[in-house]
Amino acid sequence: MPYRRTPAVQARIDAQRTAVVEAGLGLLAEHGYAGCTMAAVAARAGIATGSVYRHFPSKAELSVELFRTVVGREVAAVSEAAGLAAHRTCAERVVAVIETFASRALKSPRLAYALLAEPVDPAVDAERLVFRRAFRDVFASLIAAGVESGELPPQDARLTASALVGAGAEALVGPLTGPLTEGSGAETAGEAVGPGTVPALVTFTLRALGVPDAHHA
Amino acid sequence: MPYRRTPAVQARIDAQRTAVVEAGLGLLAEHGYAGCTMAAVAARAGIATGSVYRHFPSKAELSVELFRTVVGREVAAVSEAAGLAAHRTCAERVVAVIETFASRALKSPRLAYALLAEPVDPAVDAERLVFRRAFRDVFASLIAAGVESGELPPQDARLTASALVGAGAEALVGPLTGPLTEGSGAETAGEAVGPGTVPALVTFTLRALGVPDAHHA
DNA sequence: GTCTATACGTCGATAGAC
DNA sequence: GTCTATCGACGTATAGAC
Repeated sequence: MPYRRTPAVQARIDAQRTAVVEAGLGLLAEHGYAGCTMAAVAARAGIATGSVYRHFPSKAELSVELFRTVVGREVAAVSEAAGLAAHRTCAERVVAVIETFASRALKSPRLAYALLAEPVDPAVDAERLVFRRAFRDVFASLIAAGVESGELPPQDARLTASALVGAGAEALVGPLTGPLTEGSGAETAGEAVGPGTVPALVTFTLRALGVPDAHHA
Repeated sequence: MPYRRTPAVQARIDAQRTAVVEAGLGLLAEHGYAGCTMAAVAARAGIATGSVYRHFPSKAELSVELFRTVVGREVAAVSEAAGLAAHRTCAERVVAVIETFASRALKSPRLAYALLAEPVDPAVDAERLVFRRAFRDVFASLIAAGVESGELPPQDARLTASALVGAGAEALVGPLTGPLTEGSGAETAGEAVGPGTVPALVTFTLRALGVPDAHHA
């Protein structure tokens, strides 16, 4: 008779895995990947260090899972923002995406820096490339629609989209790297970090898109 | 009498170190960091694998040295381009930098991808951040001058500069990742990869800067 | 699940400089 | 004779194939 995992045991294992991920997410938000040592994650999850390897074969895989989880939330938030602005112009939908992305990043600076630029592991780097392509495609379809309708001047939608993704990410890294004051309460005060960053980025975006009246400074 | 390294021996050691770096640069340009295994570098340099560790304590340190060497060349090329355009408008100087950077990247796609985006090692990632800040500062001073003189509309020069750095890098990653055809001869044919990429990027840049007449498409 | 291949980093041995 | 630079094979870890 082979060993069979009972539902109760399986549930406990699943709960433990969830606890590991939750612990990792918490540490990631507070101290970035630098704080996500296997020992720290295990301690916060209330298990032994070695037990983490029951769920993830390596630190790199855990890092990737945390990355995908958090960035998945951001994709959802951004998609929702684009959806809510569906009745507006293409440029305004792009702006809605940028504003949502940037303001959320600035509210969680340490987390945003970890996702955008913190040197971590080649596996996470590879995942960054994947998600950047995804964001690019979102922008590209919006821009292509704008060009199609004549709202935006003719342009290579993919290239503009790529450039906007890179611009948004890089523009945020600056304000994010300066104040790595983790307990500054910026997460709850809203917009305490880099005042004026979002409007400036919006202006940049509108101009780059070639919107005729870019008077949003 | 303690052992003293004679000049002849020292010269031989220095030459060997140079050979290692040269071998690494060649492999980097042909196959990216993926081709820069310690064994391959040693073989091309004509020494034993273990001897590489006489000059570099780890692969990461060698990777960083290669990165700094190549990017240093790019910084020099870009600086020269900015200098040659010193008599022109600020926007044109920014464009000169972008054009130089982008066209050089497109002529050596594999190398450019390795420097810009290839997942490698956290140490190289950290170096990327350093050099991006350097490029940002170059743009920032040009833009600040343009705003000062009234050539460009009022804006946060640092933020625009960061955004342009990110935009340029990200816009190139796309065209670079597709054709990783290394022996395609694109290095000598000039501009065989991503036709139209540079003009499109220039248009994007001019619009983003807020140049009044951005009719350069 | 096993087995092979690849690659980093180390080590004892050797040849040669001092 | 002593110390050192170099070699190349080995240990270990990991990823992929079968």
